Amino acid sequence: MLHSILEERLRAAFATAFPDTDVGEITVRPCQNPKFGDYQCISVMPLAKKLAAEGEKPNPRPIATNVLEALDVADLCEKVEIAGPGFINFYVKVEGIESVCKAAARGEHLFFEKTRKPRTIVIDFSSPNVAKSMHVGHIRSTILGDALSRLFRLLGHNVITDNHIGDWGTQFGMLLVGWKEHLDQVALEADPIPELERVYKLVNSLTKTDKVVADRARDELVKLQGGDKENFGVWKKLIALSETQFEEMYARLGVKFDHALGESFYNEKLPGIVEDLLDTGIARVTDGAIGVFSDGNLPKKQDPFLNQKDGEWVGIPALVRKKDGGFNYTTTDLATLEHRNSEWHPQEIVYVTDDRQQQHFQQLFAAYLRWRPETSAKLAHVWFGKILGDDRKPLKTRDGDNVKLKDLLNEAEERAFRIVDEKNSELDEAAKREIARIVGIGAVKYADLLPHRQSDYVFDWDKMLSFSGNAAPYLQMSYTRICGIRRKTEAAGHDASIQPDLLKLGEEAEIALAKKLLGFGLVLDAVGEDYRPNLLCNYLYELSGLFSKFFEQCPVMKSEAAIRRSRLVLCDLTARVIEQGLNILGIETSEVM
RNA sequence: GCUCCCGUAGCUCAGCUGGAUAGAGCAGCUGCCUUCUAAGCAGCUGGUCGCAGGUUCGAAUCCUGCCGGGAGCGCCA
Repeated sequence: MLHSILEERLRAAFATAFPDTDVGEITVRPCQNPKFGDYQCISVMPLAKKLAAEGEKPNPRPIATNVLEALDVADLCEKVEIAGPGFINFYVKVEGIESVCKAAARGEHLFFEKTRKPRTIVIDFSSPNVAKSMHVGHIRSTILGDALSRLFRLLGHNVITDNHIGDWGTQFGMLLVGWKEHLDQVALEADPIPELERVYKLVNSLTKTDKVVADRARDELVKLQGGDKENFGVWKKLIALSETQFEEMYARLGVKFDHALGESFYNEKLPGIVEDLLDTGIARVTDGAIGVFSDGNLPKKQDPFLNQKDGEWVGIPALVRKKDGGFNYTTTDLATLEHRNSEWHPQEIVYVTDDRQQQHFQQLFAAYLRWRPETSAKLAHVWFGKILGDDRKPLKTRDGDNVKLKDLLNEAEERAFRIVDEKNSELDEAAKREIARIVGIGAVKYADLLPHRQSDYVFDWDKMLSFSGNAAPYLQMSYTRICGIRRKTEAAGHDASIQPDLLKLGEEAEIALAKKLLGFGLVLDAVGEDYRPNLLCNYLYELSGLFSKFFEQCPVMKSEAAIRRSRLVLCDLTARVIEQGLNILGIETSEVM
């Protein structure tokens, strides 16, 4: 890739001119302002600071001059300039861009390189609960986690996705009472999850006022935990009903998991873990419960097991066993980490959850590293913000319930259908439905991935489906337009096959588009580095914008043969990058819209 | 009280981790369809980057202190 070649050459030049420098700190990156060239190096200024003698003013420009004398990039660049306080600006030759594009057109790459150091990466995301509807709270985790999984796989890593389903816990006591005493069989058969939610809510509210019901729920839970045959059977049934729902949702979202090891998978391991933590002194008894406390090895401010209240530092333990003998989610999560490490030996384990769990994961990781100090895997909590409604409060239905994922996806497709129907009424019903599906689901996903993952965002149908501006349909349409060009060119009797060597960049819009294509790989690396797909969204939007300009200014079909063949190559590359980029985001494309 | 996050155009948000003159979309005006999908393109208008200091060649970005908003803080997950 052009960028990495320039970087290598520049590093070599630095090594020649200043043998003591750490060339790893020398980087080349695309210019944000085309006025200063195509690529730039800003590393000379900080370097000059280091090289300057004590008390002496750093002087970057002479350093840059010396480096340029040792640099040979005449084959790739029109010129290389030193500018401002010590920027090195590269103006690349069009032939250099063309040659990278031709290689891509020949199928040698798609403007990115697979990693040279493949890692095994476990990604934990989605985590819905049994007997409950998937809702807005699962959207970001599911969509973000899936996008990251797709990216890391594409970059050549060994990705293991694991859905940590909530299939165990106190709620099953109430569900069992509900199942046995309040279930409406007809409703259950018609649509099981809402009926399960109904009886759960019913029993839950009864327990608040009726001690008898509360005791029954506890008894049923104890029986389940004790392996009671009947309750175990009901529990299995609840899981099976829920799995049907999960599969339906994941199929609509195009999300797949390698594993779905729920909380219950780790049940038997929990007592042993708590004993181990007690034996090693990592955990101790507190008010009848058992918890992991601070070991005092961190500064108080950074210690996840401490908090300041009224001027005094108090311990915030991560409880691993409740007073009543039940286990907490920290215990399950420790068991999960242990299993993932021993089973899969990953270099990295990624948790995709909401921002409220930051403290939990800090405690979890700290506790685990104390328990298993030999751990070498990178433990990452990739957290994200809330989805808000118009009122800027967490998105809810009018009744104050969570918005169900199913309803949300239905509405997305329905709204998309109305637009497709209006814009493209001549298509048959099935085609319109399919386009509406791709557009509707794509719009929801893109709206979720576009903001910085850590910020809250306001859910806005009109915005995500407005079909103008930075939204999925605009990107999908760019792809569709390219398909249209290819189709019409062929229909007009021209040869629309791709001949890589016929690529010749002339117009400004062509060169700008091609340059943007070259930046694809850098963006993918940046997304992986910080787990931030929004960088890819921005890139694809800019790429589509440059394509639109090209589309306006550079006719393909009506140009003379040589130009037509060249532009077809550029179109094809653009379509492939958009398709690949959207694919990473889990968004489909359509040849017709 | 403590920890984390946020505060950028009228609105919704980016801003590549310290780079050159802070960018989009929406909203509001102005042009462009007998021409590959106008679901588009070109242009105009719009900014004390919450406030005040500091660090340096250079700050929306880093450090400190305020102001304002959100989340979390012992047996839920």
